[in-house]
Amino acid sequence: MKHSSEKHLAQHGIHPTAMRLLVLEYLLDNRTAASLGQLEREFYRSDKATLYRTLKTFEKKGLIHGVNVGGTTVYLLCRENCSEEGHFDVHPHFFCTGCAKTICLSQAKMPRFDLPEGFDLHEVNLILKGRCDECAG
Amino acid sequence: MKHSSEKHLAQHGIHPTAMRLLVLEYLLDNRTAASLGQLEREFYRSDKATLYRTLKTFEKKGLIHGVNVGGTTVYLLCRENCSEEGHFDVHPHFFCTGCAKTICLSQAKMPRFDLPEGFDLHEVNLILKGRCDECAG
DNA sequence: TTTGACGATGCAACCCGGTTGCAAAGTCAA
DNA sequence: TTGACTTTGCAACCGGGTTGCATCGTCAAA
Ligand SMILES: [Mn+2]
Ligand SMILES: [Mn+2]
Ligand SMILES: [Zn+2]
Ligand SMILES: [Zn+2]
Repeated sequence: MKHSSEKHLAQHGIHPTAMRLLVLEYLLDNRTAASLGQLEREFYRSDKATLYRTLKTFEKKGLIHGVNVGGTTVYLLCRENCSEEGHFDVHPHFFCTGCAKTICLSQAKMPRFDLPEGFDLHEVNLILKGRCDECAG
Repeated sequence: MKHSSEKHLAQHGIHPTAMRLLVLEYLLDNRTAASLGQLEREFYRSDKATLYRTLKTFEKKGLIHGVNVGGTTVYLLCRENCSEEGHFDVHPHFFCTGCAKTICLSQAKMPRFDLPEGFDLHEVNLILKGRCDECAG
């Protein structure tokens, strides 16, 4: 359904090129996080730099957000009204050590934190690691 | 106070070499996290691989624990009875984007998390980012 | 229709943190 | 003194990420 992903890009002010549509549709289909490396493997005829810039563009425009999972960054579709102005879908992420998939825990509440006096909090990075329902048991 | 750091190493079953004592004392003095890169700069006449193995040995023996802060790993002294058996001083860490220092938030309680049914939690990684009291204001 | 500006792409090279193989040097006890 | 075992130094490597630069495609002004 190319038309809907074109709209998706347009809504975030991203010019819809072939590559961008492919990457977006890949993210939409898989419903799981993707790293630059995964995209390289998936779109092996494309170039690493192009994929890299595609991700960076998507992220800047508020279409996806990156999560650093022990060394590599994976990217997930934003769930709220993220835009160039900023990302507002702050939530924990779960990384399965079995299948290496990362999923958003959108429903989980981000806990409050008490910092020492004078400290200024800008960002919270919360990664839970373990095994997903398919890999556990 | 070389004698006390020698004991410190001995308590964790680590043979006290010159390099190990230097690294441990550096960690004790600075009371802040150190990355491999920082150690390389501090002990520029030593070798990267040696420092790397020193950190790995310390970590395995429960003397320090590593925290991944956006791409690089920093190491901090353990606060509890960590040993080869495992690390038990699980707590959030604060990374200051001003001075790039990482500190343990030992006093902060690790929050509980509700995972979806069937998920198995092994590890929680919680990094707060912002500005410390010296860099804020 | 031609031209030129501008953004997107491909390619190659680079950076940097981390990691490993291997040989040399050190330690220590038989 | 010898030999086993550990620690160190050096060099090379790895993988993820990033950038400079030339080329290509698109589109609108001339
Ligand atoms: Mn977002
Ligand atoms: Mn510990
Ligand atoms: Zn899994
Ligand atoms: Zn600071």
